[in-house]
Amino acid sequence: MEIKNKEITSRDDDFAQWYTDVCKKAELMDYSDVKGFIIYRPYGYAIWEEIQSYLNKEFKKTGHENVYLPLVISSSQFQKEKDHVQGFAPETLIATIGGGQTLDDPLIIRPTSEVLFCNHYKNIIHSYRDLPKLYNQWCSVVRWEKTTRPFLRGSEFLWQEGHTMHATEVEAREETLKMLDIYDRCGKDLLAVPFVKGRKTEKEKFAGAKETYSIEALMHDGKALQCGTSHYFGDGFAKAFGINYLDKDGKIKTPFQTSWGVSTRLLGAIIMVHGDDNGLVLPPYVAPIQVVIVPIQMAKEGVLAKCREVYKTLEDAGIRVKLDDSDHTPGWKFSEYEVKGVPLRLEIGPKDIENNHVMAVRRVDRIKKTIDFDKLREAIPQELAEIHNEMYKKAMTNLLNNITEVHTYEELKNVVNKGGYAKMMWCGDRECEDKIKNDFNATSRCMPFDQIPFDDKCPVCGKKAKYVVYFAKAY
RNA sequence: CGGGGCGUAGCGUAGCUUGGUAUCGCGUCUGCUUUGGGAGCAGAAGGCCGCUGGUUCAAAUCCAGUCGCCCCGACCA
Repeated sequence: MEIKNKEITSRDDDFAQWYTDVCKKAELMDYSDVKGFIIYRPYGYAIWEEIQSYLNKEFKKTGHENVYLPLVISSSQFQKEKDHVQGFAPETLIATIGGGQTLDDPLIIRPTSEVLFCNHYKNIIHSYRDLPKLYNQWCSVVRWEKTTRPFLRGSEFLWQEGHTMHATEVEAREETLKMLDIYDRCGKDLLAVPFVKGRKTEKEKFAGAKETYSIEALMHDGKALQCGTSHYFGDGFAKAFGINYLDKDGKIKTPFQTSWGVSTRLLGAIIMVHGDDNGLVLPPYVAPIQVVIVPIQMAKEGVLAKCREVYKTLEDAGIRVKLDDSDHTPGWKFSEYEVKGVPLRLEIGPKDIENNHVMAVRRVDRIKKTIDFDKLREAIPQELAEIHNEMYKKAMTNLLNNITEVHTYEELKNVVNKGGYAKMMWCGDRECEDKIKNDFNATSRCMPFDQIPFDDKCPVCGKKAKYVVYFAKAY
């Protein structure tokens, strides 16, 4: 029996509308009265809080400290690093009036905080003893985007940005890759989202960075989504901002810098990787509600009492559980929690109580099974683990099935137009990237760490190929 | 910035061509019956028809302007 939610547009009919429907119907967000600035509703914000909680643990384990820097940058400071300014200036929001007076030095609402961190680091780094500095901040940033979509591209979005300073280049490079790896693991262990990872091309790297690395996911419609980045800055910013320290050998030196971030865009990835025509499908470890208990024939003697007992058992086992004892009908609740993507639903009615078990239904595939009451404490965490693995496997299969090696320009065209990653040998020239962008609206996503050549010429220009690179249409 | 679409009750909408008491569904409230896939019946409340101006005896409807949102492009960390 196929049960289909009629309030959500089918993914195959209109993927963009499906996405918007899910964002709204699952109560993740709402639009505000200013374009591009969304309201993160409690259910959506709770997912972000789970991500924060996971990452904060990882950041702290690796020696990072959380800080908070100001919302605004003076425009004179903002001008200091040339590439950086050129990259961000077109999309800054600038405050020009304060207290009714025109400001002499207008204030830029941070689009990212490199400048603020550099100015601060200049003040607090003087000696080799002050290094490394491993700071992270959770905040929102503003970038004046022309096209906006919930979670994927907003004028304001929430993120974390790590900014670190190191005595040596080697240490800074290690940091860059270490943080990329943490993001990769976050995808695997928390979000059940697999990535391709690697280094960005010159064209696609961050404004002011020496090297940018990224993790890239594949959405259900075949488009790529950049989910996190980690940048190695070298000493460029440090020199521009005059950050230096006195080393053990008595010489004045310039430190090496990194920055790295993930944003609420990850919510978009979760939605578009796992969601289906009945709504959101949340991976268990990031789900604000992991298990929902739906009582059947609530008015019947003993039903609610049993539900509460099960609730208590699961709560004690550390599971995020909700008992919905509202007076909606069970059918309504089934739909509601499916739209919201709750990984596991437990149905408890008179028949179950008689048989001493609950009926458990998985969101991801609607597979039903009964679980004895006295086995719940062990069985539910195990079930959640299985769901997580199942979802990761499914997403991984989809990713691998949609990476295609291409040898000719025609093949490249077919792959990126169909959706998915075209794995290609590339000469390294900017012109070839521009041509692909111009012809197919696809961009280079990243160059994987495993550079195993499979052809010797670039399919765009025919010149000698130097790099393995992924191309795809991207959000 | 270009193309398209849309602003009517908390939400979703009909009505607009051809001006004349504002339609329907969901939700909300009350009561009873229900409850294993978005319950049924009966009753009730709820409207500056985005905003401003114009035409008219009369505007949700026609005209002009304006504000905003969504989608698709272009642009873009």
